[in-house]
Amino acid sequence: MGTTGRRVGRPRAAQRPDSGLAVRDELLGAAAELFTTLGYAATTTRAVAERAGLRQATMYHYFGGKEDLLADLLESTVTPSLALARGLLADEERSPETRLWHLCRSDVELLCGGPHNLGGLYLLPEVRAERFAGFHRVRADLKDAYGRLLAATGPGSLLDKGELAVRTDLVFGLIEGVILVHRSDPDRPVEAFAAATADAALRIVGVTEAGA
Amino acid sequence: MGTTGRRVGRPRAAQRPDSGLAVRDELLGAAAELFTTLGYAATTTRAVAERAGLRQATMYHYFGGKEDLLADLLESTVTPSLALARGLLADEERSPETRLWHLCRSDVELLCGGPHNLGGLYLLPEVRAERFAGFHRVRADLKDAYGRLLAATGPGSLLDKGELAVRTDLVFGLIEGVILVHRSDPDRPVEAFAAATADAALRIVGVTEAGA
DNA sequence: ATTATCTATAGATCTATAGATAATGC
DNA sequence: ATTATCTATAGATCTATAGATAATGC
Repeated sequence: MGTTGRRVGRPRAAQRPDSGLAVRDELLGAAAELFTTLGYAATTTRAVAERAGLRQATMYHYFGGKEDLLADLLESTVTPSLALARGLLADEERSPETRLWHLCRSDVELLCGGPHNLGGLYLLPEVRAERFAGFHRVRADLKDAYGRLLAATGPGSLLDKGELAVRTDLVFGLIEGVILVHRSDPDRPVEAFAAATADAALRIVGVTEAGA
Repeated sequence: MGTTGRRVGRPRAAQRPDSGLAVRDELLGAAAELFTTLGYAATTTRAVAERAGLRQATMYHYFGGKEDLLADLLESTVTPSLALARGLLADEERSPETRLWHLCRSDVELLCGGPHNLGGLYLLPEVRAERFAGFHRVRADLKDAYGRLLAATGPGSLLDKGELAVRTDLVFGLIEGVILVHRSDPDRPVEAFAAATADAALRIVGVTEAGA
């Protein structure tokens, strides 16, 4: 019957209602919001900590530094996409066209949905650093899944290797480009837009009649 | 018969061969390279100035600060695109399909060509700031030109207003998304990729046979 | 006299660490 | 005793300004 809020450790200087989230997750959420709006370099450790209700130095109890926050966020956004893609690759029931369509739609929903504009993390220039190789590996695997599904479609099976690679890049570019569209107009209803983007992806591949 | 290099003013501390460019343009070039690789916030005024062969404080003789550099660069990248789009809108000789194709191809070449990855400037989170309203206005005009050309195409003329807006966003998103593709693979030959992207844009619009 | 540059620096950060403190748990 | 937090701060920046300097121009 412990009254909530009775926790071990020195009490916080600025008390706030308990969100129920783990402190680590509150820090990640604060970082996501600040990184996507202000940028990574412009976000201070103080801003992250205080948005999470802590003093600056306390952040170091949970993360080694700013870089760890970004690495964590990046991997957590791309990993669910890859899991879905793997599931779809293994699904022999449905046509490659249908599966590719679903992958596109889900990824758009993932990139544009959610409380903060998570996709915006992909746009940060810092993301290219070697430090985030883990993210890049997962992203490359995801792109590979796109390529396999695309090659299995009707029009895809007619393309040579080079042309297939270009179309994969274009489809993948369309999906990631959606982040920029979303950034200019964050209030657009995501669901319909995700479906329209998936339709467009299939048209890029060369599928004439798109259907779920 | 003045020997080059004999200029008014105190000599530079670090002498370098004369590039022939105006100092202002050297500063802009240095800023473009650093902003696109390191990001805006992570680029110091010292780094910009020294890459241009000057000491930090001397930059303030040419620009009011970092923001002015970015504002200048942003407008200088989008203005030529808009000029081209206006020319194509007025060109009654060629079909809307052909003109849209050319616009897409040229924009991809503009975004991905050039010495530094100029398109990368669009990805910077700082770009959204009110300070860069000039850039946003020009960009909105450019997108409007895309929308008009798209509406004039065969498939475009069959779409209702909402559907037209979505396709415009998707085509525009594909073109800007190319920046991300280019960032992952900067060595790809731009010319062929630009043409392939323009083909893909027309497929998104619904044009079945793409031709220049 | 004018100009383009320099050196020096005040003031404002920001990160990361050291070490104190105020809870609970046993 | 353990834990989560705090306060304080050293050291390292970074920006923007003040004012000196070393050329050319007249």
